[in-house]
Amino acid sequence: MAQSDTVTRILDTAEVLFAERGFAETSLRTITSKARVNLAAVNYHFGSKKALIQAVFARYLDPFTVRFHSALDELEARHAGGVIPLEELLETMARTVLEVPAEKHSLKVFMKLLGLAYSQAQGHLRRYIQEEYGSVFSRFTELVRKATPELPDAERFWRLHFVLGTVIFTLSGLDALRDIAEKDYQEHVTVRDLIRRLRPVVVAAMNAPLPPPPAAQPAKAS
Amino acid sequence: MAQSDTVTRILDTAEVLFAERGFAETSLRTITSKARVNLAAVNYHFGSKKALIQAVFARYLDPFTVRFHSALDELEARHAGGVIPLEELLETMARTVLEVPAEKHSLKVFMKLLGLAYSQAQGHLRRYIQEEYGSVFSRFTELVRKATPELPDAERFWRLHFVLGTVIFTLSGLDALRDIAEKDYQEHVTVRDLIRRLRPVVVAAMNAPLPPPPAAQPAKAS
DNA sequence: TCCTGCAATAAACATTCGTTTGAAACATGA
DNA sequence: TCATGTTTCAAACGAATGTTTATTGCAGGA
Repeated sequence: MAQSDTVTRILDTAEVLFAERGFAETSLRTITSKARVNLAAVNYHFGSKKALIQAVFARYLDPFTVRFHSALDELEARHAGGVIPLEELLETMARTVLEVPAEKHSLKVFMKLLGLAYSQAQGHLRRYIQEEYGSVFSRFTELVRKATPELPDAERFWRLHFVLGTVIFTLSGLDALRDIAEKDYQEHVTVRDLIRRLRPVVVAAMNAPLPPPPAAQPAKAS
Repeated sequence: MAQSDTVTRILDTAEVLFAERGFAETSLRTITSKARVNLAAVNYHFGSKKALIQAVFARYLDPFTVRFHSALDELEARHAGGVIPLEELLETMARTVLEVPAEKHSLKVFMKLLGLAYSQAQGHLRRYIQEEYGSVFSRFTELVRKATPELPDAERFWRLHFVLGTVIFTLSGLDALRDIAEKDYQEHVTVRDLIRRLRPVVVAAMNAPLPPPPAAQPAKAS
């Protein structure tokens, strides 16, 4: 099984280096030399550097979507026809996110990659993730809609992204933040600690009172 | 005033391109040709690409810190000795953030740059910002501490970063999110709209109930 | 045993990058 | 007007990048 070995060694090395330095800052030569494979192996097995980046994400997101879909199936069955409470939806998503990388990879790396996917230019990545995994996200947001009928659609849309920002930002910058927290508060924080801290904050954010309607602006074409 | 013209033209062009594509993905040739200045001008006026990146940030952050310090001065004077309510602190920060770029530059660009500063590798940038502007942030967090005495220090630390994540993530990805929101909800959202929406969410997040204490874990060295 | 197809390898390719150089153009003050 | 210091400019440098090529090694089936 020589092929599979080379492929996974490339993926294992690439995901760590990407998470540490970003995509543009990580050269194929750095990856291949650290993985102890030939430079041309990346282009041979994946086609291009872009395709390698997407493959790194697919290795996380494919099992995630499978598990998340079935977790939502089970949740819907349990509440047969009824509304699933917001807390359970968030809980299920958190559990799935924790489960998937735990098997083999690092949750920290996964979160770091997600953060990069959003902030780095890499237009092709955003497009790829949107097209490939947009549907599972749509299913989730539809369930959230049913769980929060009092929220206007636009307001829920923005709040979901506020929360997404909190999670991705915090978990993807975990290392740097942990260093500060450890120095100042002498406590070693794990990802699970953070999720425990995130839960009440996220719930409170989603349930916050509605903002006042926008002040009447001077009419202006836009 | 030929020099100053070249310098500002480089800065104006660089900040837009950096915000659009990231630092590593923007070459000096792209910047200088778009700014219609000679390629060598960057190294002549700034010394290096790294220094140019820092200069782009300094042009935003220098006036910001000046204004923020004096806004906090005024706030402290008004509450002479007493505690400044959390809402006022957040309000003051938001107002200052809105004020500074409004004069000349784009708030959107500034937020995008902040998001990049956090996520892109660019260790030198994080270090530079920390060393150069860490003190004003410390002053702010100290006031937040007085405003939220019921929060354990560590909890407040994390919640502040949760909120920071929300703001930076949302505002730095504003363009992409706005496109979706506009398509789905037929509403054109401005930065000010977003801040109006952010306020109750942020306040609710900071005032959320405390998380349960960590479950007793099996003893494990770590 | 020979053949076919896949995988690994070293080498080279063509760009692109940040930076440096040395001369030209320019402005300023004596 | 001349001398001086600063800014602009075209050109080149050396290093690093992603990708391609041609060759070699090696497996399993006819």
